[in-house]
Amino acid sequence: MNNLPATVQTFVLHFGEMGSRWGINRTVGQIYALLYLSDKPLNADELVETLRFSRSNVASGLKELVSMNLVMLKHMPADRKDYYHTHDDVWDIVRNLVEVRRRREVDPTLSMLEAVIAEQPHSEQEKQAQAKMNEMHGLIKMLTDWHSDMQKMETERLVNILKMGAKIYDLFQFRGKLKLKSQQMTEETS
Amino acid sequence: MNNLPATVQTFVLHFGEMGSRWGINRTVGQIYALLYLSDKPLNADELVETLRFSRSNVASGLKELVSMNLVMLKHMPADRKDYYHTHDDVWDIVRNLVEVRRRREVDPTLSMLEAVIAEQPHSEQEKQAQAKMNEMHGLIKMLTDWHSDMQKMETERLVNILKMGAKIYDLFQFRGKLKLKSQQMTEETS
DNA sequence: CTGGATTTTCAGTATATACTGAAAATCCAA
DNA sequence: TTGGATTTTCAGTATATACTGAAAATCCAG
Repeated sequence: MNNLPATVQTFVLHFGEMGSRWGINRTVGQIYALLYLSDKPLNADELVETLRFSRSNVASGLKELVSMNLVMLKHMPADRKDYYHTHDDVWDIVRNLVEVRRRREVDPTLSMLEAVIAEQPHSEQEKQAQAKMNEMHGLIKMLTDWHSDMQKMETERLVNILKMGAKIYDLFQFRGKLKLKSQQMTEETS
Repeated sequence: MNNLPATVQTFVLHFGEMGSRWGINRTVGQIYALLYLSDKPLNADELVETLRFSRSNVASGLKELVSMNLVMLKHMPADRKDYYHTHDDVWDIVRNLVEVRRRREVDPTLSMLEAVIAEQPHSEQEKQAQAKMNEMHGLIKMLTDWHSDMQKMETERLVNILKMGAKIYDLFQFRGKLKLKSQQMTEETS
């Protein structure tokens, strides 16, 4: 760790801390950060060397990162070691991050909500609770549908949309026309 | 807990589990879930009663939720107890959620990146690491700027935009014109 | 096959976090 | 003020999770 440039060290430590707020632990965060900054793939021993974790800790961290598709395995010619590297494009990284978390957290929640909403209520209280669950379901569904749409888009278009932000509406003065369109869509989806 | 309708119970337990993936712990998740579903504000004792946590655990959970602005305090006439309730509108909930997490996680990361990018590199390796940090910074900045824009919007417009998704572009055929606009914006912001 | 290089597994231990109960502090009606 | 109702604090304990080292499994060049 001391052998690293100061800036790199700061970055790696920061991601360690941040990781812990995300169900991803310190070790995993640091490994990822280091791989992200590295210009070449690193092997487990190099990670052990620089981060000073136990070999097995690094191994399981890498395993988790690979399972999240945040880190990929690569073999180097004339070397039996496994080398690891991240996606080069930052956009691919966020796409994956969002995708993984969606699968692990959002989708199960949606199923749970659907199951629970379908249930026959046994009391007034339950009925009104179900209404709230339904409301939440609608919102999450809307967000995930939107996300699916965005996920499909190539980076350049996505960036353009994001850059425009709220101006998307202001740019065009067809407020009424837009309203109409979006209402049609509401009817389709609900 | 057993006194709760089955659907409510499922929901509460699910949010307990999910909470733990979010830096929010099981207790806090369950408290929040219960308050969300309840049609009336609840006091700490009622929460202790239904969830079977210790009084102090509930207290600190509530404190955390209040600090996250996810739960609000309310007083009932002729009752000295503190009553707690969530926002009624689900959109307010997500707005707050995103806002809080942004303040706690994203903004500090941005500052860290800015500090570290500004540093004079001491090696080729460090220089190229800084380039990657810069790339990440650009992306996060873009997303947070977009978020600021969306945050300002009233719910109805936001919903319309989300509902339209990728169709925003397809609706209008002025691809060239749009491209132009967004390039101007790039120049402004970078 | 064999043996060295490498990764993976796993039981045990350490560390961090959640949770508790009891005691202290606060708050307000009388 | 005082005292009961209520909330908050905090030291100690339990629980969950991270981490380790050593041993087992895998892998492949010779």
